Amino acid sequence: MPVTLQDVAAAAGVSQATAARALNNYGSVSAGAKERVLKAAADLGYETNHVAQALRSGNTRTVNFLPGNIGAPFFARIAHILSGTLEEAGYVLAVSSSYEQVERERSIIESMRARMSPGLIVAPAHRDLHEHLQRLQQRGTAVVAIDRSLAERGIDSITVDNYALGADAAAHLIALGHRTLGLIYDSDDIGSTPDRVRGAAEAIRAAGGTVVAIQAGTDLEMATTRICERLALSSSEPTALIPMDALMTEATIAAIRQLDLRIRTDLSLVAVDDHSLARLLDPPLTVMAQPVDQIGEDAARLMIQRLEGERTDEVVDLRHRAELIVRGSTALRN
Amino acid sequence: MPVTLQDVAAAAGVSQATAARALNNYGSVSAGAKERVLKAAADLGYETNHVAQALRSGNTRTVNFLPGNIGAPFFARIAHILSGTLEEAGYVLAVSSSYEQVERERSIIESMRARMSPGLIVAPAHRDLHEHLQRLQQRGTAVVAIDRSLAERGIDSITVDNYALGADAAAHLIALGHRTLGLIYDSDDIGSTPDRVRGAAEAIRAAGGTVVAIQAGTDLEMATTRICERLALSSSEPTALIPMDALMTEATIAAIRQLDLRIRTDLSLVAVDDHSLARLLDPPLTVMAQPVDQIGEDAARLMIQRLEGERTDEVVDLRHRAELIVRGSTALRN
DNA sequence: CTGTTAGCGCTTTCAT
DNA sequence: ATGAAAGCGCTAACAG
Repeated sequence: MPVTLQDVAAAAGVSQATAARALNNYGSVSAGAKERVLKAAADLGYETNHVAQALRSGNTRTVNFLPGNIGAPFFARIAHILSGTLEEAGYVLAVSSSYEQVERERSIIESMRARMSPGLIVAPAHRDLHEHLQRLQQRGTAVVAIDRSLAERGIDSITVDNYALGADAAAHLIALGHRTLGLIYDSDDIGSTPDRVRGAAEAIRAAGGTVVAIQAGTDLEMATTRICERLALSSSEPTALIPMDALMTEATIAAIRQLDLRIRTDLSLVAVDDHSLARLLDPPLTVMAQPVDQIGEDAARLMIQRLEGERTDEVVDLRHRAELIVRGSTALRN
Repeated sequence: MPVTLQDVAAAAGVSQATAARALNNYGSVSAGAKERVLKAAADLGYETNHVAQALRSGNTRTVNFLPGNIGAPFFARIAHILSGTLEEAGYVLAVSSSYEQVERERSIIESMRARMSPGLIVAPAHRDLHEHLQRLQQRGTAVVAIDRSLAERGIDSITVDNYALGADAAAHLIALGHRTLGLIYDSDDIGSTPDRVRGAAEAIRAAGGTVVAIQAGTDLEMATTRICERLALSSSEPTALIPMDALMTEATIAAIRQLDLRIRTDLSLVAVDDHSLARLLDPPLTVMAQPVDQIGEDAARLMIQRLEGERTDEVVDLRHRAELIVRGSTALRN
């Protein structure tokens, strides 16, 4: 039913080969032939069949995006940028959530291979389990990691410098006179938080301050309870807090409220990740904002360059700096 | 280089046809042959080539999702559900943002056709310009609309009842004794807001109340300014406000703060769309929560049924009810 | 500059 | 139950 290249060629009175050359302008075609082909294609309403093209040429022009959860704001915004940039270059973006499970990551990668996807942009589910990603790359798929660097493993990576993020957050508080800082994180070995914690802790110690580490777990309610306990019991009470991700920020604010303390007056707070509502909290949150759009843009561009063979140099390891946005939740220590 | 069906067939000492039958269990294959084929496939590490399969069978098992902006929380969460549910059924989800522009919607639909995608889940960019969607459906692609119903145009739709949403929000406020309600929205003819505004307005009038319509525009700052003006000048001051989407909520809260008024005490507020931070605002926001996951789940299931031919009945028009979650931003009129 | 010829890897009649 | 053969629609050598 659909119009094929063959139909166009017949209508234009040329061979399929010539029609293909005219349509995709490569090789050489006489002006006359080209014109007739283009006209025939337009008249018949011809549309390239990308599937046939892909099978024959071995290139599906589809890039996969595999974050932990495509529904999370950080990854969703990246997906938006990725799809826009890739589309301009003629690629399509396919997405899945890995749920931070290596097993799912693996199975999705298999299905990618079956679908001949030439590129994968992934937020690796695990720091150490990445042989499947390396193997994928060795077999010829372009792989770009975001959020967690795998550059040491030979995989292009676009991340934010989480160590610096932690250090910068701490430095801000230290500059305000705080000396005992509470670092609030879910668990010891998940995602980007360990680096953030290390960065903050070292900055605090270097300034002669005291680190109060609060490992609160990954569940909102439990985390709130734990933070409450620690805040209430602590003999060396922190005067400032750094919750290391969005969930911890929620738990921390909830805890502060339960204890009837006030942000800024009783406790300074630097959160991670900006958010439209962060500005509307009372007081508005001082945050470390990750350059989300930048990461998406870079990842897409790098991917395109790798796929087009415009770039064949060593593995790229871009670390962006998070930006401190000072608003109202941090104040001089009183 | 990659292992093909041919290799497997050869290794198992059968024809390609038999190998295919064994691998995809259809037709009839003797137990012995089947076993040998399966073993050969496993030994050689055979993986189906979906592209070839798609070209030959005409089914790519790829569903496209085309929201206004995949980076927006509402759509991102839906994407997450969609990809999970579709994957279980062996489909892949491809996404793009239409930027609410019909033109982009059209061009993406073309590229879908070229890629032989059998299904589209779309948040229509426009209420009236939808012939391209109808045409797509007529040509055999399964189309499901979300967020805005196109059921009258013959396209399956899963939406929330925005009229009821507006009415329910207003009813809550009316029950609290409010009589003059401010309805805050960006513009007259964008997305789901007109229905919400109508629903709220009619509920208010039916209760003998007064509607203060505040059309604030689509830009956050400008909207804030306009809301400030209207709130300050209005001779018949509203005692409660309903901002009709997330952006309007932000603008409204900013405006209230600028005017040094207090939510709940001076003005009651019902926002649309729940949000983890809504609970952390002071006071926590009373909201109309849309059943996001439900919509995603329904859209995916319906799409699968249509694609598998398990459902061939009339056009589906599912309207979910948004849920009122009462928190602290609404109070009895004083 | 253009046509012919082979397939890409798979499914699907149609015989056997 | 199985095999042979014919493509799906396109690209890419290779001739001419």
